[in-house]
Parts: sequence; C-alpha cells; structure tokens
Amino acid sequence: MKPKIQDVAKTAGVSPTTVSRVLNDRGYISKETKEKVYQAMKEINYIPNDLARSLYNKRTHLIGVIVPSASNPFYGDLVTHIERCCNDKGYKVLLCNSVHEAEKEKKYWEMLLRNQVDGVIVVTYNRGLIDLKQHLPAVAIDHYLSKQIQVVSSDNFQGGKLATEELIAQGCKHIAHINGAATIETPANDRRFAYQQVMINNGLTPIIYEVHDNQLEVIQQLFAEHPEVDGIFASDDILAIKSWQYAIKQGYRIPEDLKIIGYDGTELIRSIYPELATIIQPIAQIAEKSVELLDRQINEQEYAIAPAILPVSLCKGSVLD
Amino acid sequence: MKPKIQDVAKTAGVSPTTVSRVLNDRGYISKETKEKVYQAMKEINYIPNDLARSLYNKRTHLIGVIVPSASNPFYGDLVTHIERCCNDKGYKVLLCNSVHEAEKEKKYWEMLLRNQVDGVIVVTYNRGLIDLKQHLPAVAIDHYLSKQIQVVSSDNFQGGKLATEELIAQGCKHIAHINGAATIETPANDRRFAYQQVMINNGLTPIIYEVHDNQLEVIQQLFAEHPEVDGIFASDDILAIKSWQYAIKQGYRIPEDLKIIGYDGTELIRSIYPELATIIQPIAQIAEKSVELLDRQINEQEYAIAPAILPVSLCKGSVLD
DNA sequence: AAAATACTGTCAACCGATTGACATATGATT
DNA sequence: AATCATATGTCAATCGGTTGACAGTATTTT
Repeated sequence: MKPKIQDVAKTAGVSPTTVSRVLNDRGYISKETKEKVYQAMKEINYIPNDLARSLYNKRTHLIGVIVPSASNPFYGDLVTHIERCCNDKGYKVLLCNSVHEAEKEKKYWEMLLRNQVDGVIVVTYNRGLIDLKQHLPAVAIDHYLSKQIQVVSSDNFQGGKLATEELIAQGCKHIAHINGAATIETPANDRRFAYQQVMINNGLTPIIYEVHDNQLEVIQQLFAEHPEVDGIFASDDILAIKSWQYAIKQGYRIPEDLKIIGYDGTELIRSIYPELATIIQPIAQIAEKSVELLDRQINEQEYAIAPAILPVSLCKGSVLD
Repeated sequence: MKPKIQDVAKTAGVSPTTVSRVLNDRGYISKETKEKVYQAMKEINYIPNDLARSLYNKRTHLIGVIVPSASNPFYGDLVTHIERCCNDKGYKVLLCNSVHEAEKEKKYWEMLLRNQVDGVIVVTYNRGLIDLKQHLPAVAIDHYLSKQIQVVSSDNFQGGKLATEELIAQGCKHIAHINGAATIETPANDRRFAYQQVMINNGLTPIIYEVHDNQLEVIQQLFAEHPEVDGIFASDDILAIKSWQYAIKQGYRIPEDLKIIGYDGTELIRSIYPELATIIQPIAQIAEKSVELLDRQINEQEYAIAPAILPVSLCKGSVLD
C-alpha cells in the first residue's frame, strides 16, 4: 500500500495533524519536528496524494489545453510554450487534441470539467458549445468563442497588411491569397481583410482561394485559373511551401516570376526553409499572455475581458531580402 | 456551488445511492428512475467530480507523457498519436516537457506520482531517476531506462542498415554519419552500430560526427575535415536538411556530388521536403504499441517485459529515386 | 507572577463520490 | 401462501488529506 499521512506521522512519532501542518506550512512547528517529518517522508517514500488535497481545496492546478493537433508546427510550438508557462506557474497541462471535430471538442470540455480543471486554453473554433463552460476560466487563442471568453491573438490585420504591402513593394501586380475556410469567425480572418483592403487601396484586384481538405487541389486551381499570378500570400507556411513547390514544378522561377509569403514563422520552418518569407507570430508571447490571463481569471474575482493582441513581424527570408 | 450527487437526488426525487447506482450501472434500477435521474442531471447541469471518484476507486485514467518538447516534428507527431490512442482507451494525457533536463524530468515524475497517474510514457533518456517510479506502470519510447521498464522503439538497427546500404548502392564511397550524443544509452545508437557494421563489411571507413548543441558547427566541421564526403546519413531529418543546405552553399550538387538520407520521416517533413530521402519511423504504430502495452500493465497483474521493436522503411524521396 | 508566544496533540467535520449491509415494498412465480 | 426477482431507501464507512476548535505544556516576555 502507498504510505499515507498516518504512516508518516507514525514513523516520525508525531500526530497526523502535525504532518499536515508541516506539509502546508501552517501554524507553529519547530525546526526539529519539521526535519523529523521530512526525514520520515523520505524514509517511507511518502508522496502526497494530490487528488485528496485537490478535492478538499477545490483547486487542482490543472489546465486543459484543447488544440487541433500537436503535429502542425504552429500548434506544436504553442503547446510546448503553453506547457512551459503553465509549469512555471505551478500548473499541469491536460492535453486534448480536438482534430477539428466539434463532437470531440465537446467531449473534451466535459472531460475537463469532470476533472475539475482550474481553467482551459482553447485553440479551436467551435462556437456554440460554450454553454458547457459554466463560469470556468477560459482563454481562446486566435478564435472568438463568445463574448465572455477572453481572446489572445497576434495582430492578424497587421500581418496581412505587412505581407500584402511587401509583395506590392516587390513589384507584384497579381497577388493571390490562399486561406482556410472563411466561414469560421476567427481573428485570422483579419489577415484576409487586410489583404483585400491593401489590394484595393493599391488599385489591385484581390484573388482569394479557400482551402478545405485538399490543399494541393486548391493550389492547382489557383495556378490554372490565374497563371499570371506573381505574388502569393498564404495563410500558413505549409501552404506557402506547397505553393512554392507546385509553382517550381510549373516552371515559375522564384523570386523572379513569383514571390511567396507565408504565415506563422515557427522556428522549425524558419530553420529548414530559411528562403521562405513569412509573417512571424510571436508564439512564445501568445502562450505567455494566455497563461497569464488565465491565471488572473483563476485567482482574481474581478478581471476585464479585453482581447490581447500581440505584434507580428515580417521575415523576408533569403529570397525576398 | 456546483451541483453534487445530493442535488441530483433531490431534484429527481430519489436517494443519492440510487443516483450513484444509475451512474455506475450497478444493482437494480428501473428505466423510469434512470430517466428521471438523467433528466435531473441535465436540468441542474450536473457534472460528476472525477477527483472524488478517482480517490475512492484508486484509478485516475490519467497517463503522464514525458517528452523533451512538442516542437520537434517527431515528438509532436508522437504526442499527437499517443494522445489519440489514450483517448481511444479512455485515458487522459498529462503532458510534460522535460526539455532534456534531468532535474525537470525528476520533478515531473514526482508530480505525476502525486497526481496518481495510472501510468507513464517517457520519451527521454535520463537514467537513474527510476528509483522514483515505485512500481508505476511505465513504457519508454526509444530509450532504455532500466530493466524493469518496457521499451518500445522502431528497428533502429534496420534503419541504419537500410540507409547505409542505400547510400552504398547509390555508389557513395565516403559516407559520413551524424548523430546525437553517443554516451546516452538509447536504441538510437543501433543506427550508428548498423552504419559502422555495414561500412566495414563493405570495406569502407566510418566517419562519425556527434552533435551536442550547435548542429551547424558540427556540419561545418564535417565538410571541412572531409570535403570528399559523397554520402551522409543523418540521425534526424532536421540535421539532414541542414546538412543539405550547407552542402549546397558549399557548391555540392545533390544528388550528383552528395547524397543525403535523414531519419524519422514525419508526415510534415515528407510533405514539405519530398526530395529528402529518409528512414520512416512508424510513429503511429509506436504510439499505439506504447499505449497498448501500458494499458496492459495497468490492467493485468502479470505481464512480460520484452522490448517491442517496430519495422522502419526507406523513403527514397524524389532525389534518390 | 501574569500574560503572551511557541509547539504539539486530540477530535471531528469536510471535500464528493462509492459501496456493502440491511430494510422494505412491490409484482411475478411456483 | 410462500418464494423470488426487481426496485428503492437508509446508514455508515471509506478514499487521503485539510482545517478549525480546543487542550495542554514549555518557554519568553512584560
């Protein structure tokens, strides 16, 4: 049987209350007793049962993190940084991969509630199931879930603007934008708005393609319908790289005939594709801010719900530089 | 206050015991009562407290997963698949990023024990702190931790053999191998053994470089000391890609002057670097096997501790094909 | 000498659910 | 009429730790 507080008390020759006092640093305890207790804990290999503690304290120090998947480098980085920040603040991460499925996400919410998590960080876009969250502290990254849920995102509008303006500055006339489904209400839509606005302000015609399942299909369609394209602003780096590869195969020269700017700018992609221009999202900062805001929600009864928007930057890559 | 079983009982007009019976499907319950109870739960938005249940049942359905980081695509994929498999079996994942630090890993082990996890999956290589695990079900991926811990890995020897033999078949005479620190006892060392053996069997001289912190430095060193190199077997894809890039910069033509084979073969890398040859590790299978073995350890008192070795395959990429 | 502070112990309630023992009340079977 | 399976309730213990109330002692401070 696992040793419990009673056993520690017995081997230390003190009362269970004293052990608890030592563990929680409450009331008066002499140095000698403290050491006796610690010694006893080491001796019998005692490890406190956080379930029991949490049950009484109504605090688990658990944070649920719902992400589509950790395979995508952006989400992978995000998860890594979130975990790090949580750990710094004494929180543990319960990881949930929603795989973009609303049904799964709903189940995960319920699971997290059953597990009495202190809060949730969501990086998915399924509205409507927030009624489930009954006053649970929550932060959404890059997605509007509801008015009551705090949003952390990078400056998507600025990102779209930076990318489009750079392409124009590089002399592109026929700039296309490829992005995910536009129906979803996410701050990422601001990238598209910025693109459209900058294009129109410069007297250019926006060309927009939406990717659903098959990325390659849409890329093919884009090049088939707009062979004159000389600039592409893709809403993520993978999409940008795939467009790049397809363009090369079609005989385009990069950057002479066609310039491409991606989005996200994870360390991984920048290190293995240094030639790619991209908009860098401050992933570490997004993670930090999210955890910080969530922590505040958990610990303070009063807090303002205002979106936090973090700055992006343009990485020209070796090709546009 | 959150509703508890008592509240459900009250609104359903039954006793708490009956509610528990419904929840756990035990003893006799009529359909009508069942429905009354479910109705009541819905009405007052009842969500069972898994802390309390776990405390009594001594089963948390929590699995600790210790990984260096989810940022690396291999680990990211692994985490994603492990989470999926766990979820399929009703387990929840407590994620820990050890960042290659023994101290952190030790703390994570203790944290997991405090949280009464049912088992642990480790993907790190710090020996010596296994005394901490006091009969906790555990599986190590790609690392020997101790005799008592079950290992799941892919066939690293076969991977090293496949890669080296392919380079030789392609006509390479001066084949170098770059890998991580060799001092660590990991199945990944078998890649190097296989490389050495195949080289020697073919009358070739092994050239081995070890990467510690700075990858680029070692790559530079390799090319400086062995400009005659015409084949590289790198122990992961990132390393392979960086070598590739450096070689190109140095004026090597690929594959005419130099052929490179990487390792891991994650979906991400294969999709954005289709030209790269690599040894594909069956990540999904590794995850599945690990969870399956861990689940068996958790549920069965008797189990054999034998390493599970899964097959790898060579992906020639568009360059070696 | 009285009062305050430091230290430890005993005891019981509590966190939210589970479970076994036992009582009771139907309706269906023999 | 006796027996049995079905259905529900009451009660108390349990999981492992926390906490407040209170008692008792020893040492310091005023």
